[in-house]
Amino acid sequence: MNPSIARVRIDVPVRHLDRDFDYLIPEGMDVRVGSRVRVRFSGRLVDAYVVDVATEAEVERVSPIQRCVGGIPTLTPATLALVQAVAERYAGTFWDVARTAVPPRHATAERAVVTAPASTGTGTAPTGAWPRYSGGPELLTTIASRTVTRAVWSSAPGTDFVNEVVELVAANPGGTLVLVPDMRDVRRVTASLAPVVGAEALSTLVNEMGPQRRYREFLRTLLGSARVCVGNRSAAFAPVADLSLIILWDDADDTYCEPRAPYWDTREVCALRSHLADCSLVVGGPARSVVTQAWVERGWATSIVAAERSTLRVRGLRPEDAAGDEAAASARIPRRAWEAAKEGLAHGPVLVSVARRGYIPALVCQGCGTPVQCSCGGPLRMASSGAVECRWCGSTAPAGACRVCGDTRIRATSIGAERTAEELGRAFPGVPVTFSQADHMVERVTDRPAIVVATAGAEPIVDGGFAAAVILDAGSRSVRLTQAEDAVHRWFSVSLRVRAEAPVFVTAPESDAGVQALLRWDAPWFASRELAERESARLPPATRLAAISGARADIDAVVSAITCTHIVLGPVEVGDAWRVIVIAPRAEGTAFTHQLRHAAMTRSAHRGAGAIAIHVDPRDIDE
DNA sequence: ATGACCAATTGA
DNA sequence: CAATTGGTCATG
Repeated sequence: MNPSIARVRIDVPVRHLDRDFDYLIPEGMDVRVGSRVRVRFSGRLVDAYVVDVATEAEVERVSPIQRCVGGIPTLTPATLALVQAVAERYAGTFWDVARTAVPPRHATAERAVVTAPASTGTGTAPTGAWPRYSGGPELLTTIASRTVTRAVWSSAPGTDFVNEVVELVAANPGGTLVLVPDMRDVRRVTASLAPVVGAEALSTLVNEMGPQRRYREFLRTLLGSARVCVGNRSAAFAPVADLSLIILWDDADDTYCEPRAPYWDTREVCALRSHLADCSLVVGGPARSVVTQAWVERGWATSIVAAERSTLRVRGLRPEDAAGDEAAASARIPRRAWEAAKEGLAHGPVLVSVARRGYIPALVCQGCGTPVQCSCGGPLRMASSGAVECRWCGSTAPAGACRVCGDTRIRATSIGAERTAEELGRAFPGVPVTFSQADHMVERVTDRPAIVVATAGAEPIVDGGFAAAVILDAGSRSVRLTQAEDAVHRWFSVSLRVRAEAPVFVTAPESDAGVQALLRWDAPWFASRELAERESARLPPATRLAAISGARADIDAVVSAITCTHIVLGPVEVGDAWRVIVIAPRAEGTAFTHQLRHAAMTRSAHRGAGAIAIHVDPRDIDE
């Protein structure tokens, strides 16, 4: 007998209705798991997805499905499982995840795609990128044999990730998903892949697309006419047919964090998907993120690094540099940095990397300039009264001696990147100065001498590479959870854009572990040290952390329902709401997020309960 | 959320 | 005693 009951999830903005409801499938209506439907719920018409079918309803009275939207079930069983896993992992709702996993239907696009013939196209496979890595050729063999593997790679000096990606895609016999941070990378990867796999076999899924094009590309992916999908953040859910490999480039990039609830992270979505779909996952980056290093150290992924040494002439601040150079000790540019820039300008463009625009307020140690932290690991703020307070736990008597130099004095400072860069530009009259930043990115520059000032992640590309790089604000640390990791990530990203044997000047002490990592071109070593620090500070990825904000009564109700091992920091007042941070051991992570989700559902059913926001494992705890 | 429903509260 | 308000409950 045909199933006549559909179990659906409805799109309503209340947490406690995030459960199955049974509806009758009317005679002749083609409704399957994954179908998008319209149902009457509590008197009104709402959107829903069919998540299961059955022959018998769980309740006596079931109302019929009103309408089936579109001819094709768009939420495939694999994506459905992923959506549910992500909702569970981030203590979020099914629909908050499903909304980004499946783009809105577009009838015109549907008609065009369903009638178009499928195509196959294969060109010649390129070679040469992976032999530069130890374990590289073996990775290609593993991928080619369709053996499931998880690997993380740190770029070899002077390489362009596009080549590594193209070779992996060419080697993979099944469907491939390629995720990159931004549109520029999507264009570059697509342009290089088109001659290899054929333009017809490629689909592009990016957030910035219009509804029609986006739905068309989604359907081409779903129906298997495109066997390779290239996209950014939310393409992590793309229903690639016969998926056997996910490639994630530059997982440390912040654009991989979904800005809307439940604030999932593409890197984590990929890990879940690789597990659920039993497909390979290869994550690459200029350096090594602490999270992927944790994967390696846990034995879940293998580490792939450069087989060769870097020939870059990396130079940091040395104690002797300060002598006779007052600028080195202040916020201005040290003499050695000018020299590196000058040397580079004789041969080509010079990349000047700045942390970010504007001025960043921070509290630092008076002795050595290291940002001060609370004993709980949180950032400190100075109130207008001059009192120092922790932004995480609210403690007003934090700090103690600086963990670097032992000094107990604190000073407030601000970091001005832009002015320093302009100063550098003025110092070389007649040399053109270009600015590149995230919202106004310069994609490519010529190889003529120029000063190119770029913020993190917005470094332009030059054929042949930059003739030198100067990394400013390297010593300045933000209050971010991942500050040290971010800084080193920027140094490696910049260094990747520089020609062999060219000078790279970093405005951080050469004794600094990050500079040592850059000198030795050993990002995993640095990530491993950072991971050890996170472990002792009980921070992710060593633990599972949830930042919960809302009204105090709502927060209290949710936090008091947690029964697994946990610690609570706060609450602290953030704007007109309150926030607590709850940390649980990683081993109890599943129970922790499950309890959080359950508690939030229960609370939401109460009269007078307000909305609460739950951020699980945020990359940063914002103000 | 939103409407249904029951109960305690208030007004003529 | 009816109208009003406030809280609980279910929504298929």
